[in-house]
Amino acid sequence: MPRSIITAALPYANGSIHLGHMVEHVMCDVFARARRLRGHETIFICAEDTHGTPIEMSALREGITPEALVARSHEEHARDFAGFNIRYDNYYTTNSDENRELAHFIYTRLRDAGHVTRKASQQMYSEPLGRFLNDRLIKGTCPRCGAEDQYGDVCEKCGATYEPTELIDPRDAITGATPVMRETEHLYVGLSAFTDFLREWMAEGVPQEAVRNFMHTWLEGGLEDWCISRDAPYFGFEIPDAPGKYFYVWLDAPIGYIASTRHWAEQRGEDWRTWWGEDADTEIVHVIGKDIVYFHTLFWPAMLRTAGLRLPSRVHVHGMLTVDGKKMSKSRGTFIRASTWLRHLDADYLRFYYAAKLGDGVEDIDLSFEDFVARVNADLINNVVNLCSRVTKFLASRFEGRVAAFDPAEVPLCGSLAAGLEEVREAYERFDLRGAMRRVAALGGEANLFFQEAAPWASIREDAERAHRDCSIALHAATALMTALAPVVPALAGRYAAALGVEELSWAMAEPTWQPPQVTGPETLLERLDPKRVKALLEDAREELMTTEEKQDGAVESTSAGGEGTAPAEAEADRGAGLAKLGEEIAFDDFAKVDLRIGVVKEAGFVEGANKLLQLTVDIGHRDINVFAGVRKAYPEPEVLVGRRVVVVANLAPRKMRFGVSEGMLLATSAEDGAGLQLVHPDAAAKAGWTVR
RNA sequence: GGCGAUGUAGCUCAGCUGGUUAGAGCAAACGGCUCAUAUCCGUUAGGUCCGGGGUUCAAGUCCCUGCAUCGCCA
Repeated sequence: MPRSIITAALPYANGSIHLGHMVEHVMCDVFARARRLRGHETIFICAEDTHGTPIEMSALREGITPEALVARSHEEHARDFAGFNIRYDNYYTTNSDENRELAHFIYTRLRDAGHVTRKASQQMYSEPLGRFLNDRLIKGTCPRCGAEDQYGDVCEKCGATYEPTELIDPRDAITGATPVMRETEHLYVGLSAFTDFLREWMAEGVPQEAVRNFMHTWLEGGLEDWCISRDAPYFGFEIPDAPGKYFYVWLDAPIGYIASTRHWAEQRGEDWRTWWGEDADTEIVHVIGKDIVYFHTLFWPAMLRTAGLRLPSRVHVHGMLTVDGKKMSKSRGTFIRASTWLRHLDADYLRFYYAAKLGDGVEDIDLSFEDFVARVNADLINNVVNLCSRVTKFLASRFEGRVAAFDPAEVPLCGSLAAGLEEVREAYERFDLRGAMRRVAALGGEANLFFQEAAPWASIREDAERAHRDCSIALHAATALMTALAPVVPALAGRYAAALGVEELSWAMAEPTWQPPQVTGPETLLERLDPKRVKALLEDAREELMTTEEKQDGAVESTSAGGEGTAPAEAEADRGAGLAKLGEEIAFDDFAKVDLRIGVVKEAGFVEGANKLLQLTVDIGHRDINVFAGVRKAYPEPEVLVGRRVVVVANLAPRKMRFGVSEGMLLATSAEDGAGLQLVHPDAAAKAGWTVR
């Protein structure tokens, strides 16, 4: 088998990693680990997807540069993935020199081959913003049903799709000004020239059958030109021969796969072309969600082909994640960040559950928490982990941790294992993780049955040798099973390996002839799941949603395969419920005494010995002040506050606290019971020191 | 609105090119073991295969149609 590259879709730098992303990254990680376990050279490549209007808008809202936003997000995402034991060979960024150069290179090839044309068109332009508006930056009244405040492409009320020019009373979504029409020129790639090529490529069986159906209808319908440019201002790469035009984020995002590989290769002194060159002996496997099939099966192969680069060998498409049968939703409280999960539960629980649910098809998978607890406890803990535990402990306590040799040919179980494990390896190769887990569970059943019937705890009294032999067979079974599971639950497998006195499991150890150096009765390998912990996770997730103000406005250009749902408007609760009572009336003069200012957070950190406070250094224009604020619960990672604008009571008498002097107070808000605590957050343009009235 | 996918026991899923009384695990009820993380083993019960039409000697499996859920519409 040639060496291979596996990629996961690049997460968009605008928003946190959530359980939807994890489906794909777990899948890739399992695949990569399974291949490495077999000794195939495999690199797992990913990167942060950093360009486009939503990033720019978020940065603007926070008052930081897009570069800073992207860098912060990159770090956060990398940390979340690491927490789930996703082992990339490189997690890079599309905002890199390598990517710019490669984007230029591929674009130039497309252009020189005559695939790029220029066309002028009329587009909506906002004068106050000084920019053209994409569909999500335009709001207006739906031309069909008359619903107000709808985006420029689709009405959320009646589902109508239209052009932004059809909106009644269009306004730009930021300033509310009425846009004007202005002419602009854009660059297009003529995709129809690739129709035959794509038909061939598809016929080679690159994507799954269901995906070929998608493609088939697109190809039959005729391919339109693809617009690859956007007008400045745009956070991205400027097009070399078109000043003021930038590459559309979807052009440079997939190129990030190559850029990341290149960065990795060059660090080890390798030439990236030995991986991505046309004649490279590599297998390139892309794993994506079904929402972005379009970009990976039409544009991407066309780009690679024209650039003379290696075409994907496989594009594997998976379904979207639902939680308790519904799209993940913030308002339902089922939107769960990766970081929130890790505060409560081991990564291996989720990795196993996903593996148990993921087949090789494109169906959606559902995370149902009741099922989750049942599955993990039954198929992982009771069936396999408990077997590992009972066998190692028995060997350690009765036979000094030594195993006896036996003849596998005399043991039917050994035959089942050998055949079964081969099926498991093949299932991994097909991305049929569910099939692999099913097979492991069945083998676990056989192994338990063997151990139960052999009953060494009874036979040891009259025939110690036989008991020893049976335990040794059972240990072989346990080891084989855990090795089969190792790609899915690497941390657990590592703990089991330690109980055998080895560093890491390998397929060689799953052979019946292999003998571990020293078996010890391990501590608990993995605890049974207590539903209470799941409940705590869900409560935390719900709470967290209320305390963060992560906006998804304008999140239109996203490579993220996560499938984050759009939250429907929350039903209005009884007016006033959960709110604190209104205060006593005061005179205007009382109010005027309070000098409220815009502050910009320069530093933020924990206060040693205080579990509610954060220490902040805030620039209030005239000077920097030190503030202790009781908002730690809402901001468990205080560094996210750096660069944010806040509202400060600037003329409050300094107050001495146990931890130092607090020179002001920050305005914050919450429900009466303290739920939803968050700092009041002025919008983009406000500068440090401005007064608030 | 158009295109595609999915819909099988309470839950999660197998059922290949149509062919005997539709399978597995979990959950439930009962029995056994005690090495093990209240684990393991055995027995029993449980289904108008989303609804409606059709093709066929024969359909969960093919065709048409309706419903529900999900994704895409550059």
